[in-house]
Amino acid sequence: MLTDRQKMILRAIVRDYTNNGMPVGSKALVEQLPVHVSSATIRNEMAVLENAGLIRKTHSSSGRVPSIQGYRYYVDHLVKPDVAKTNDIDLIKTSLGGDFQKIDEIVAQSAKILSDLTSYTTFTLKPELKDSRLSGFRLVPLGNRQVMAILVTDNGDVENQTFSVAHRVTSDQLEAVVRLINDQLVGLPLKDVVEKLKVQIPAEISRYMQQPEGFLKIFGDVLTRAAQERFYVGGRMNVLDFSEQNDIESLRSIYSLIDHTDDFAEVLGNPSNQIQVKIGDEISNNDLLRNYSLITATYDVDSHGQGIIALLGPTRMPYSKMIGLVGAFRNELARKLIDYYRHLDE
Amino acid sequence: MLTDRQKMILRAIVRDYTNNGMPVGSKALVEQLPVHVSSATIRNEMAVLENAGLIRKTHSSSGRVPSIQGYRYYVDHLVKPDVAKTNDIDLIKTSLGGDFQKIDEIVAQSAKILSDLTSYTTFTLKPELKDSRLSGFRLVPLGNRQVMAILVTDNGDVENQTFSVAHRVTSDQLEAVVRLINDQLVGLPLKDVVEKLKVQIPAEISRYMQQPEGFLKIFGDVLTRAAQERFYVGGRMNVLDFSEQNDIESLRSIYSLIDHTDDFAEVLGNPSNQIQVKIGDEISNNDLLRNYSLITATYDVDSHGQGIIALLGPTRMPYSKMIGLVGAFRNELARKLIDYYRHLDE
DNA sequence: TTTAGCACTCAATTAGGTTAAGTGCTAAGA
DNA sequence: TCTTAGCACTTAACCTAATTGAGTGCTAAA
Repeated sequence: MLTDRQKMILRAIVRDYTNNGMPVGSKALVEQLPVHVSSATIRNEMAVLENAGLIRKTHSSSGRVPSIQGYRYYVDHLVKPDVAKTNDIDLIKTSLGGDFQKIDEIVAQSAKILSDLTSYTTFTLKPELKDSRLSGFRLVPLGNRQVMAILVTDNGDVENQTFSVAHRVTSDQLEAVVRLINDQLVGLPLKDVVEKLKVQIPAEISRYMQQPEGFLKIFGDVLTRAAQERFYVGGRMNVLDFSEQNDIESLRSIYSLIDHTDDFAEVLGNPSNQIQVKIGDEISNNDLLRNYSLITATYDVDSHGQGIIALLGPTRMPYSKMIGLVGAFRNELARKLIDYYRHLDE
Repeated sequence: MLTDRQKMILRAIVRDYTNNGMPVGSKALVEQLPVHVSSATIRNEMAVLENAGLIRKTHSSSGRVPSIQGYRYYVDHLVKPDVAKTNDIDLIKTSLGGDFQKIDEIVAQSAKILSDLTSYTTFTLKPELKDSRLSGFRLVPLGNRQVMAILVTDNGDVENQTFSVAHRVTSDQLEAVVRLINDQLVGLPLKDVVEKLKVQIPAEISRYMQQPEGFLKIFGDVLTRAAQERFYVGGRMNVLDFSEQNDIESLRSIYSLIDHTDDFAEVLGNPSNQIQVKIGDEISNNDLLRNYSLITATYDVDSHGQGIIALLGPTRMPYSKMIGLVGAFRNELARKLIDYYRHLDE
């Protein structure tokens, strides 16, 4: 258990280090702390904090930097989220104020805004789709032999894909297929649709088509895409600024992690509480992200589920500011989306 | 005018330097050249080449590296494109052999393959669309108030966008609009469509709709997107490997150049001959790309126009190998696309 | 025209010395 | 028991000088 003074010192060390990036010494602390003690006293306290594993030295006679556990303690017990600047809130409001045609546009734009605001790399997921249901399916002949398949969910999400059909397929056949799917599958959760697609449907569809495999594959693809959790990335290149740039190889790995959708969707995970901070190897068990922190926040869109926004920066980020920003952003985004759905449903 | 021996030396310097990245000295040259002269003789010849501006020293007593002009001379007069390895050709054939649903998929995949093959960053443009014509337009109601607009060109390109319409718009009205557009605009080159969209159409459309502005904007957006030259990028992150990595700031600029579609489409330009090499500031007049070279190649898809593939690497790239690869790739891609169109048209 | 020989240049590395920031410890004071 | 002044010690960072090695240009002779 730390004394109040020790907490104050730890807080000061984290603050100073996240601002200046240089190990913090006892003298510097004496000057910025409101207590009147000597540097020797601070040194004694620092020794205690070091024994507790909360701070460490970079070499035997250096100042101290927070350890992972130190950041952890700071974030869990000491940090006070900043109230976002009205400037920033205005910027968020303006950027989200535009006239969007799709949820995806809003969510993608969100990643961009948040990365501009923070100078870090950001991720956004739209409200989760796991329980969304199929609400419509269309096949639109485009001339030649091209057909567009369109799938709509009750969340307002739209997925589409064009494909070519065999010459002999008539538009009557296409309509029959559409009717079949709409009759049998609309209203079902997407995962049930995936299930039925494997057994029941192929049999029925073959009444109307000789070789339904190609078509079923397309439908499956669109379905998979609609059911897949995808996230948008903002400020990709910001990693360049805050990574310890010496190591090109690890930069590459980080990018490949980010771009390999499934893996990183896992990392973003399903945060339980509203704003959560993962530090260093808490993010994922490989130590690629040892010097990074991830702030994750959920946002609620009433009956339309819960989305995620996240922010990847260096472990030595100004947590209070960033947590404040993420919090403010989350609120604005939720408001915007609730508004969007309201307009759509009315 | 260079003597044969001077040409041989220049070629050897470029080859050695592009392979090893270190300035080439007279002794090293003596060892690898098939002529039996002393290093002093080579030095004399090197002095001639230096006076001609074809090679330069990095400091007063260093070996030589090719100058921009040296590379230029090498590429124009000395390089012999390698015959691509059968390995690589097989890889290209396999990767392009899949079952693609859209041209865009093929062209995007091409960028990826070529970047894997070369370890550089690559760009691909599909056969140019400037003269393509509108061949169809659809509006598909998706339920709620969402509608998908679909535009098809006679090149087989499909663009689509979903948008929301005002409550009171009926499907009769939508159909009237679709009929109007198909009657009036199908068969026209896209740029004429853009033109008519500004004057004639708004008047006519207002017979069916009270406030056509929103709708016209959507149609305009889709149209613009269909008419826009977009390119695909492969191996973005490869820049990390071959840029002189010290300079994060210039890395950022390069990425922002690449991602800012219009600017870079300009850079890719309209190469006149089939394979063209731009070196250093020949690429663009800012000196961001001073240490880069761009190999551009066109590919012909018969009546469906001409596309571009390009490859961005360091000035000190192995030109003979890369030119060979680009040439081979261009042929395979052209073949694939001709095949694709043939299937579509038949 | 070619070549051996030689003085010269410069980047890269190594070694040694200095400085400044910071620590831990001790012993004395409150 | 807590705090503090004082001091010896450690280390990274910086600077300087010396050494090495690859390579050059030039000269004079073959």
